[in-house]
Amino acid sequence: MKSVRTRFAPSPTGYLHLGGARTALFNYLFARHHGGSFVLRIEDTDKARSSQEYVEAILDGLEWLGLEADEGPIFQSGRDELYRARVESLIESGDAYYCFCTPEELDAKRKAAQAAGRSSAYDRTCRDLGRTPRSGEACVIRFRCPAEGQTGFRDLIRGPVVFDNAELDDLVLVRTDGSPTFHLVVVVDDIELGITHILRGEDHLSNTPRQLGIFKALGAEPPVYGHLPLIVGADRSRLSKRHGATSVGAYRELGFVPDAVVNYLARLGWSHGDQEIFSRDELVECFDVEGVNKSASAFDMEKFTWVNFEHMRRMGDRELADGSLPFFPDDLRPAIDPTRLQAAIPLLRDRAHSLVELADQARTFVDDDVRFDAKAAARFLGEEEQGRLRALSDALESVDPWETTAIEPAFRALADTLEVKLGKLAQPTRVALTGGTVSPGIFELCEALGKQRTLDRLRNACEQAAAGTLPLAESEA
RNA sequence: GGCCCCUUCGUCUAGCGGUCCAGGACGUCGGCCUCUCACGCCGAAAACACGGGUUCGAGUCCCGUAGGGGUCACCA
Repeated sequence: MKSVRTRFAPSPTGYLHLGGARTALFNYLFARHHGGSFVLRIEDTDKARSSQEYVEAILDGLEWLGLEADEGPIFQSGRDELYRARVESLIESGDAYYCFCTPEELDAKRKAAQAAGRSSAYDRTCRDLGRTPRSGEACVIRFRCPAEGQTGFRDLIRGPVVFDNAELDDLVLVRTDGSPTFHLVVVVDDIELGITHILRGEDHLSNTPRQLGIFKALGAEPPVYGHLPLIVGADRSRLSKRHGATSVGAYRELGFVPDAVVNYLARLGWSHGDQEIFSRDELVECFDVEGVNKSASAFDMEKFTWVNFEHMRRMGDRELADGSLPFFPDDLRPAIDPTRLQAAIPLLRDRAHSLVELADQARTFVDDDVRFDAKAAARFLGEEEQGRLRALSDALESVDPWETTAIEPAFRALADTLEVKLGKLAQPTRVALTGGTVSPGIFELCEALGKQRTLDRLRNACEQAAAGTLPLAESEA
């Protein structure tokens, strides 16, 4: 058996979206699982709609996801000779012909056909003209599609699929301007690159019999196809802008980590028993077209967020610290001490569902400019609390070593002495240290902050609260 | 509209004729834990689209119906 070769062939007419990313992923996994190779091909035959910007966006997206290709990117724009040679052989064998119908004529015929309820397929006016163009005469080249019989194939995911050839169209292979179209270049390149398996979106299902015809006319053995169910929005319609973010880059900016995106996308339309969380290696190990579903799957932000959370908690401190760095405010980032940030990660890991949240929660650990939430200060930094906090800072003064095991007893002893519940001490402390009412455990917080910072913040907050000069956080817009 | 594809809890899914009065996960709702918020733990509600067959027996096979989706370009 030939070794497996798959490909991902996006057209650079937009950013890498979730559907494309999943198609790339499945081809990647299939190739890796079978020890084969994965080729990246850029389908930029539509010069008007393709752009370098999108090429780079797609390349970036794939790199970020870690879906590196073994070959490519191969750009179709540089391979005209290849396509021309194949078309000539098709003309020669009679499998392709010149068509002189103008776009206006075709358009009119289509409309008339639709109005009359007939098939709007090309009426094959020029099919048997047997004419070659006079010099300078405008024409396209069409594929001579078998008019009778059936074209069927065994889909890797759907099983046997059959189309009546009568339903197929004599599609255009070469445009008036001499440029090759999608159907032609796809087939030629899949032959040239020796592609053995193609996993693509279900929207290509009806293209497959047409392309199979071209393979046959070219005397080439076609690859095996598998058509993936589409990803749809919560309303079950095709995923689009109105469903919110659809580009991979958007999720990167939302603080999703690549492994989580890969995991979630893999599980959308594919499963392996009851397992939900997969590492990259596990995916390569377990991936199998048997596990691919047939029906469209709805993108669910809630579950995606949970998957991200699960991956984040499996990441190392260093990795998370580095990953969260881009999500701090620009003016703060240069001042961040990596060691302090990293020390905060263990306290935050089970609290953040995204890198954005992580950076937000880590801020108080790396930024000594504490800003107070007005409501929190009003409620927890009154005179009574200030007294307790002064007593606390005195008590903490003698704590040694500065570890939770020593800090906690100090808190509890003071609470006993003051005859208050721990909460009456802990919550004001939290506000004094962080400016807000939400944070990791208070003892861990103190330890991570260090003795000096803890005492400084405690005393500062008391002074400022007493003087009515607490710097307030800007209220949420 | 023609053709093609699809149909298990709100969502992702397990199930490949009996072990399914349908299992897991997200989400939701209770509860526990608790210095706040999380995490964790325990528990609950929640689905085989419908109708015919085949079979001793169907979520699982077949055929219809309904619903959803895709596609019908000199776009890919």
